[in-house]
Amino acid sequence: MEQRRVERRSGVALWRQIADRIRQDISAGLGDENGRMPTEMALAERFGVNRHTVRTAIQALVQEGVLRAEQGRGTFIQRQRRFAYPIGPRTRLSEGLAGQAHERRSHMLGHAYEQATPEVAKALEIDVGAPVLRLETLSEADARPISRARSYFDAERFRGFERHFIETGSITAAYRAFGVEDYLRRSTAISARHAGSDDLEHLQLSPGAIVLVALGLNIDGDGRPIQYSETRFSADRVELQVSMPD
Amino acid sequence: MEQRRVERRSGVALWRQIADRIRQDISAGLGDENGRMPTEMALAERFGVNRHTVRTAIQALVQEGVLRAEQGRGTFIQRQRRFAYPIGPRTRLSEGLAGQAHERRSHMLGHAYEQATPEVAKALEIDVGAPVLRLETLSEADARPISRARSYFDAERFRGFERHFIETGSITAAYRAFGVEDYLRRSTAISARHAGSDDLEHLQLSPGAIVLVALGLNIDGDGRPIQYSETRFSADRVELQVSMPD
DNA sequence: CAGATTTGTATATTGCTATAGACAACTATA
DNA sequence: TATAGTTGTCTATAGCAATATACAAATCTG
Repeated sequence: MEQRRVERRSGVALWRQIADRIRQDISAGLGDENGRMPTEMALAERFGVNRHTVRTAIQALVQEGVLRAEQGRGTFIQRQRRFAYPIGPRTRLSEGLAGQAHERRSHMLGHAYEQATPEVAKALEIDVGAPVLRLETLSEADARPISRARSYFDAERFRGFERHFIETGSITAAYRAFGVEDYLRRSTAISARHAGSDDLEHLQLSPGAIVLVALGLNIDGDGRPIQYSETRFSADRVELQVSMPD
Repeated sequence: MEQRRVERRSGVALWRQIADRIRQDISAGLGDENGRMPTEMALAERFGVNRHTVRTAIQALVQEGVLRAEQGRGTFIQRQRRFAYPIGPRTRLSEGLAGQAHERRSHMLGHAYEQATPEVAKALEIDVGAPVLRLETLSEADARPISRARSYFDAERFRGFERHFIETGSITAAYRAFGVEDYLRRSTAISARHAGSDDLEHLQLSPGAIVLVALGLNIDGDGRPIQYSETRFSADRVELQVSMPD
């Protein structure tokens, strides 16, 4: 196993690097069967730092709900593996996590009718300044926030979309109210960056965490663009699974 | 434009957060036509920090080759947009960046014959402990390192693969020497994490930078797995473009 | 219960991070 | 050439990050 050490004088505090590494290792499925972590002394030696530095990292993860420390006993893993989020022609949030999570839901944080920016207009193939509906949503699985999305719809065609979404809690169902029986994912651009303050709040991340950003375009049965969205996933809780059709 | 502010007491130094934000904005194509950045005072005000803190961030980006500071004149953008790296059934590195870069090449950092770990064995559908070839490669475009890959091949079938790769500099060409005329990308799992020390060195990143990690499996015309690889991309220089076949 | 192991708390010290103010060096321009 | 605007250097100070040492508190095991 490659033993990546922590980087000093990098602008990223050692305790944060260690916290990120531990969180990552847990997501990858490491840790013994009881969910017990190595002792603070063992971790300190492994990372080549003082015990208190490890403690600071552990405290951050306890705060986050990833670990649980018990005096005299040890430190234990509170949460487990990453969800695999499939991306393909039929990307659907609701079906995506089936079998991996017991309970999943989406809810709307807000919506607004706005004028299309050049970026949005180009994606939706409408005029710059044309009215669009912006939908801000948050998705959860097993009571853990998974993704935070901002979607744009052509307001001419989908005016009132947000009400159907609120009622049903499903994009697919809301589309049906507008006569869209089927839709496909045409393209997805994936990048990554540090979580912003909005992500920190809604995805319950701690500063310095990484988010995967997926810019996607959905099209209807006739190939017309219907939804342009930016979805941010917690990189510690989700991996994107790109599978090709046969 | 949302004005995400910097986070204090986060374990990530302000100068690093600012450097990351600026790098990110540049990658997204911001900046005026001359490539001139706002003044240090303007940036300090925008981020709500002292001018010296901005200077530290700029110095890091100058070191990285992203910015260029000229006394008395201003600070200028040295490098431009992100490469879009396509991921699809026919993912090929060599073709991927066509049209975006003038010059691109791959070279081998090293290779080794090893025993398959459970993870590798499962992917390649061989027995645990069976001999595999591990290939460490680095890809560049326009003299900038783009990706760092670790690939595994079934050594029974592809013994000597590394020599063909060295000769031709192309995976596709090396396959041909083993009678593999065509191959497909079956699946890709994408995640993100902070760059490790190996990434820092080969991808010429500064500590705290983010890498996109793509775990991919290639299959031959008969559907047999032939290559299992982990590729790490600099998140500042590359975005992964997932496009669906029609 | 006694001892070993492990997490929790306290204090002190050193170095890095961020701020503040002043001024030098360089460039462009009126 | 004088002035304004911009980056570069210097010094000083306060707070956070990391280390070091010691000991308390809780748990487990013989």
